[in-house]
Amino acid sequence: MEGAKNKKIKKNKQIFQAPKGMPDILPRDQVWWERIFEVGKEVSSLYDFSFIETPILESAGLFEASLGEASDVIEKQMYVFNTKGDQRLALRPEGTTPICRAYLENHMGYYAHPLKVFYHGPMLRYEQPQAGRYRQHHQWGFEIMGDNHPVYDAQIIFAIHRFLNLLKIKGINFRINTIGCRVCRPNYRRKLLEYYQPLKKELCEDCQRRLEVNPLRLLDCKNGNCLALRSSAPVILNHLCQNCNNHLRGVLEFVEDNDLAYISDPFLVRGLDYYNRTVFEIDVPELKMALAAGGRYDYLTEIIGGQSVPGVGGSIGLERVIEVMKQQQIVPELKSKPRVFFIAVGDQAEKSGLVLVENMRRAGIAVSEALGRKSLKAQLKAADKKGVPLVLIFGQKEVFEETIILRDMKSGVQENMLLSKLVEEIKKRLHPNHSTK
RNA sequence: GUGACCAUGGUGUAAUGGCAGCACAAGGGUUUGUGGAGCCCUUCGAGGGAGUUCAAUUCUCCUUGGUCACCCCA
Repeated sequence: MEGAKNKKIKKNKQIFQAPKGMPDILPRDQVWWERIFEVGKEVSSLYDFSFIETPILESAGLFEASLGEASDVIEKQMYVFNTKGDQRLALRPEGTTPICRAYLENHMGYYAHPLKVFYHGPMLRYEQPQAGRYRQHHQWGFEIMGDNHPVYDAQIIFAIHRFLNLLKIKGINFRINTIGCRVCRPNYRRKLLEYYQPLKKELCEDCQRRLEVNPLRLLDCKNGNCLALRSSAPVILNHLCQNCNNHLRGVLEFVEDNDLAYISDPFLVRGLDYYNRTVFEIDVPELKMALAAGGRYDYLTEIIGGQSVPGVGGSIGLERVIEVMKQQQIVPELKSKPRVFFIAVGDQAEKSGLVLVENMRRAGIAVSEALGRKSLKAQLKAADKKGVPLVLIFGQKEVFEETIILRDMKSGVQENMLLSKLVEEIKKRLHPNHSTK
């Protein structure tokens, strides 16, 4: 009767889905993630950055102070919730503020001058997902705190370039600007207002609003009319104080001396309130958005209630990096992939097989297998699919003789070897492939 | 927060108000201890909920997720 239908309805359990904008990172993307972590560690080591990791949760007030109450991130993009103990916490929307908090809290200024740290991990923003933008995304970042010399701005920039360069990303477009400091920015802001105020009616709706809230953002608008008006707008470079001017020149000289191509973009401004002086962005033709960005933040520690500690940093959007690599058809080699596949046939072999496998693993040899399958055929097939070049075959006869067959999958050549020499022999075979790197 | 489009096995797709078909992938077999090709077989599906209907994968609504643009951002 109604049995069939009811059963079907009961059977259809609700399946869980990942939250919006938070995709799973799957094994098929391992090559890219693995390569990114390799490169990240290499660059961090080359540039002498130390690892730091802060919690994914912070007091909501921390970000509200640092990013500015009126910023978009605070106004509508931050995940905020109350704990059972009635604390107001936020999932971190970015990585720099927590590091400044950690710097102050742990008195890190006493350990090293300047402090150079790197971090990586998820950042969370409640946004509408679209191409290259997620609610949870991962960043790799560098920060240098405790010194305001332009040589550190330059090193952040270099580290990020090296990072992208080692990943073989092409067509990098590096734009840099300064947004002045407490002394000169207010002046420029006034000049900007003086210029735009009479033109208000010609601006797009958003810019009319920006004019009230944050005139610097007018420069960011992509509306055709606003762009046209921008072309004769005052340029910040003409309104910098002496110190900011010197700083910018210093950074640019370092950049030029190291033959780094850049575009001086006087209209580059950034969305986060805490920046001063140097700001920069890196993009690539394949992506309509920034691949990496950063800047100087000399007032940030003060803003969150601590002593004044200058700093500069930048971060790289890892999902975007992978997107670009895929578009540029950059497929790194998977280094962690086993190069030996172990096959056992028959009860005896199956029993002692895992001991042999574990022995090899203990000796540092990565071993792949499909020991749950019975037939030699099925296991060889699995080895083939994995693309493993060396296969070990251990059957009844070999158990008895205390030998094992080594098969080269490419040539099909097989040879017998003594079990006692297994680890040593395999290491010898694998060694040539490793010494080339 | 605004707007547009989309949702069928693991993946890519087809047709349909009443049997959901194909390809690839996956697993097994093709005789006994040898992978890749061919052939054969098998497993697996309508995101969730409500409504219209004798009957819904198909029509309607809600929801969830995806994609894209705006806003903004890595």
